[in-house]
Amino acid sequence: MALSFQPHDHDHCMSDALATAEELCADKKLRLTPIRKLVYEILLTDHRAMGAYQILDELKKRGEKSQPPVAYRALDFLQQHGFVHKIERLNAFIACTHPHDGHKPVFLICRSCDQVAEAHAELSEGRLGRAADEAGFEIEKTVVEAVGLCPNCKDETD
Amino acid sequence: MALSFQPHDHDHCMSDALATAEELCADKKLRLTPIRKLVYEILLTDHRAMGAYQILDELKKRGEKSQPPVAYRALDFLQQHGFVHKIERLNAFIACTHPHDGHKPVFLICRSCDQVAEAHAELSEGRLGRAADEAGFEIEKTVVEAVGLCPNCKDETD
DNA sequence: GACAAATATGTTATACTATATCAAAACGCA
DNA sequence: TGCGTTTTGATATAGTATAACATATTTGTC
Repeated sequence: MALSFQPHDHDHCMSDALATAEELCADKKLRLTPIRKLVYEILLTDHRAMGAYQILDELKKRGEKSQPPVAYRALDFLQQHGFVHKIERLNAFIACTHPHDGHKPVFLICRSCDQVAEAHAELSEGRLGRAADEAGFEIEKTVVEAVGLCPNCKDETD
Repeated sequence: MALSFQPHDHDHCMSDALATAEELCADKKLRLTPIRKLVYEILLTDHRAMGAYQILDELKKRGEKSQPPVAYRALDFLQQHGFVHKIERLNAFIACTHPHDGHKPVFLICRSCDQVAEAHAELSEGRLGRAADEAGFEIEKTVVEAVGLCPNCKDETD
């Protein structure tokens, strides 16, 4: 249930995430190709939700002359294996802070500064799970996004 | 916590919803103009999530020669006052089955038949609320969408 | 009823998000 | 080396949403 509206050692957090990704991919025989890795790095660097076309711009800045499908394909791969999540509310993507199997992320989206924090909560085990059970619905994936004010922006409006 | 993967008396449900909307708007001095009402009717009729351009097509079928902003503006109004919800995951809109103030809807989206059921669960009071509290985050709105298989589709795949 | 202010609609253009399709290249393995 | 699979390149196009500005309608006030 940790998250990141707070400052932190970002270099460390980024190199950590990359190393973990490399390991995980090696283990599972997944191909973390240069483009996929680059997209992941871009998302890790900014550490905030980015639209696909923003990512595309970054790719171009770094010398790739990429078209939309390139970004979307990399994002698909990264999402599919849990390295990146999509924030539906923003049509944007964000690097996962804890890439590991079967986790159910929850996002806190600040409507003022657009920062997104990733929290973890097994919502499908609580009220949501109960509601689904009652309906005979089988949950495979959950999209949980809370919109509001982050601690920093909340203080400013006081 | 009721919902609607089950068949139900649809005529009744639709006229009920319309009547309630008229009342609520009268109470609050809101203007449920012909176009807004028509869009709401369209959503109530199909009783499923529709894209803005699908709605636009329906408007045209009914004699309006509407451009996108017309639909989006009506949808904005309806959302703002709780008559319609947006399903972020589908970029689609659905009529609220229980229009009243301050409710926190939760959606169960069938990935097979695209039916959407609306459930109610005060998620922000449970684990999600705790996660937000820990982060000092102030929740204003929640987007909760579970993707999976509805009872009907689940049976078919057995 | 006549007016001004506020609200809603009409219309055109355009921005933003995402995918289909097919060709070419790179990789993984027998 | 050769073959099937996966990934990338490239073009075109589909789908979603809003900006901006003109016109009309409603509301409240005198």
